[in-house]
Amino acid sequence: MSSVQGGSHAASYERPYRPAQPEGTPVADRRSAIRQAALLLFAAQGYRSTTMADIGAAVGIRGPSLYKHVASKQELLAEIMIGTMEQLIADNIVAVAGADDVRERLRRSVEAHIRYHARHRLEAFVGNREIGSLEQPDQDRVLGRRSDYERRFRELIEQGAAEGTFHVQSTRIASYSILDMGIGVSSWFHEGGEFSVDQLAYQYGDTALRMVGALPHSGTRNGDEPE
Amino acid sequence: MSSVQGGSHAASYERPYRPAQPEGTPVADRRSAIRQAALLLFAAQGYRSTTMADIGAAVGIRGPSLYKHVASKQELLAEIMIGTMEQLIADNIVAVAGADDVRERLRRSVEAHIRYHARHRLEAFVGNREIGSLEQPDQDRVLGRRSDYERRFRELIEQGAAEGTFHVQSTRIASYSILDMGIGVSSWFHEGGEFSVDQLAYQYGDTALRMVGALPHSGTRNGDEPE
DNA sequence: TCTGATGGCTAATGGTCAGTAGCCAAGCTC
DNA sequence: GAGCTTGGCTACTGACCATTAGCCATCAGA
Repeated sequence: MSSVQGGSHAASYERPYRPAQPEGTPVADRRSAIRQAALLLFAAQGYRSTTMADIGAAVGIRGPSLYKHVASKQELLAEIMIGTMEQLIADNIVAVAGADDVRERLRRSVEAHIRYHARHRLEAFVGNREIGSLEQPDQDRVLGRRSDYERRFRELIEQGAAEGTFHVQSTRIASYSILDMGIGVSSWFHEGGEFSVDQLAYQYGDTALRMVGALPHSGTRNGDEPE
Repeated sequence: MSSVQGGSHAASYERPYRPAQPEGTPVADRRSAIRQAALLLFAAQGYRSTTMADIGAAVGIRGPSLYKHVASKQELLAEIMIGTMEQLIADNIVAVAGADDVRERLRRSVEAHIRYHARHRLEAFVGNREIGSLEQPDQDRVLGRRSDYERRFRELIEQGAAEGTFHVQSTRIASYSILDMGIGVSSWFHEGGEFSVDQLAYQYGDTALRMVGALPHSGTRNGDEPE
């Protein structure tokens, strides 16, 4: 066994070479595995503190090999952040579409917001913390979506206030407060804890309605079942 | 003008040397100026992306000169983060001390919370975003204070719930929601905007009471004056 | 069986950065 | 005015890191 696999340029030790197509790794999954690993690491260590070598190690390859699948580290971040905002807005559109009543529309919007932040807590967490790590023009794009998203909530609250259904001093503060609660969820929620995603969504929906003065009073005596 | 100030090791160009004690810079302020510059930069660019040279430039000196005033970059971060938690807890103790009624105690706690996050928004912002950049054992210390702080709110809400004054499904979710709203404030508030700090504090105090079901109904008809 | 594409690898490149070493001027104290 | 202290400075060190260059094994298809 004298033939060294590394070729002429390599040192004379046995290189731990892995074949291009190892056992349990379907080729199409590689890219999404990398994305998932990046997400986990960005969330745990921050974008700047995560190295390409870290991401590579998480999927069983070396840092430079990642470039066979991905253009840059920045691209991984951009994908996560833009995807997050797109999904939030898409979910919101669906949520609102199902109801005419402002109260119900706000409830559903909040539930969708919470659901996303609980189910995709890492995306949401990274999406919030790493805005500054995103280069232009993507940063502006994400900030634009974010402000669109906030406007959707604000306009709902304005509408409710105009109708006399909601009672708030500032629609902007109300929308910020509601959204910020959701953002908070992404920093502490974990599956298998005290509450299910559905319970959480329902409770926050309730809380939001209280905040805008749309629940008659101490309300919320209907246990915990959602919908 | 042939005498080069840089000494024998230096190159032969005119060095822009500043005297040890320049005009308008009282010596005692140097350290706090550095701290302030670090705070600004950490908030704007993040801890990892801020270099010692950046901080130096912000106070008119070179990066390495900072080490005459500060032990390390990490020390600057630790000071900010520990100081923030200490202050929040101290403010909370004072706020609660002034009242017996749970309702009033919660209101004052929330107002203090909001006031801090508005007045010291950079500290609060950095304090939240950079926990992961803080090395041990400081990180655990800060997390410990944070959890003490949360407990203070939660116990207040538990007490109110036991008395029948508050009505919530989960005291933990209620405390998290309230605190998260404040954290949000530190990310968007700016002096000179639509609301003063006092107005903000008052409105959030109101909102928090609504959230725990302690305001009879649509409430809040008393304009905007605090206290 | 050849050949191109794919996806690994190591080595190198170019850059950045925290922190250290050592020099020096100004000012204070004795 | 000698000498110490303070707080600047430049140069350097050691490390780290994203990305590129270029090599090669495997595999699919002709």
